[in-house]
Amino acid sequence: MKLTSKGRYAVMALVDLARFDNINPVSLRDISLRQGISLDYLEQIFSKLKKNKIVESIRGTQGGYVLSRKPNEIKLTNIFHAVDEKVKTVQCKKELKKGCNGRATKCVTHNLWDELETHINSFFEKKSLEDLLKNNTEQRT
Amino acid sequence: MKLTSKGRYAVMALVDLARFDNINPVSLRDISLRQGISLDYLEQIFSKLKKNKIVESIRGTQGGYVLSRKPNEIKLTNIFHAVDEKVKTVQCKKELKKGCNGRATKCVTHNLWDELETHINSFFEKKSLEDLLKNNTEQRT
DNA sequence: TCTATACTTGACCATTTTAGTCAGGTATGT
DNA sequence: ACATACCTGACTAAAATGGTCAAGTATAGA
Ligand code: FES
Ligand code: FES
Repeated sequence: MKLTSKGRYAVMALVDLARFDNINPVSLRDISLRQGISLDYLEQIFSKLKKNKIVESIRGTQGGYVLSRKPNEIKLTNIFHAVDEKVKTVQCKKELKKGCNGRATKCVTHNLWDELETHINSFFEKKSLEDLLKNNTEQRT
Repeated sequence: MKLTSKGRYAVMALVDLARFDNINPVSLRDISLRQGISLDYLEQIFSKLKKNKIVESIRGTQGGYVLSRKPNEIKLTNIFHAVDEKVKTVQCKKELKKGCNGRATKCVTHNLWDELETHINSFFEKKSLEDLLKNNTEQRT
């Protein structure tokens, strides 16, 4: 079970954005430099964040991105959903009512993985960008 | 974040084993048929489980595998550790005191992922094979 | 108006990981 | 002896990952 860097970078970038967008929009170039993330890769990520109304873009010189909601209204769930970082613990397709390998019944561990998925997602539903900002401020003092 | 089938199969197989090893050892062939998992793949998995003292093997005709501890003494953590199904949320190497991309400092989200890792692992530390057996019995009645 | 900045889009790709298969072997109960 | 079943290591097709690259478009400021 590992977190992909797309999800990790998305959150890193948004924390950075949230810290610096008080007055002016923040360019991906700045985020790229501060966080050490490839600019091209960031562009892919922000394209998705924009489609999912997490951020808004301002084009042209002095342009950049701005959060489209307040930090406390942006949960990790929203971010992960936007960049397709999904938690997948079961093997079976839920919509088909089949088990793991196309079998008729659910496998013996199906419920366990379902519980696990819920357990992990509850973490993402609790944490908001604001929580991360606080946390980061505390560290610096 | 997804669970690999190696981890999933290991748990499936051990639940199966726990249910049927009351008297005789259980052959991988039987597990393979009951759970629909490739026999060759199971052999790889059980080789690791054996090295980590989760199961013991009995060779020859009528042979098979047996749990080496009681079901309530085998946690998911033990199983996952045995088959190298590890939870990895941070990008940086913990032993090196460097950040995400070889940088000097930890990235802004490092603590978050650490928390997440702990959160997930706590699930695996709580659940034992015995819990899964109970759960499964309840379902059948 | 020209130009630099910065967002936008889509194709492309090397590497790594996953989820196995295959081909042999060895031990042992009957 | 022989069938069963564990044991070992090499191998591999396919998918996912973690990006890069190229070619735009929009806009602020000189
Ligand atoms: S995970 Fe759903 S049936 Fe196996
Ligand atoms: S995850 Fe540890 S520094 Fe980024």
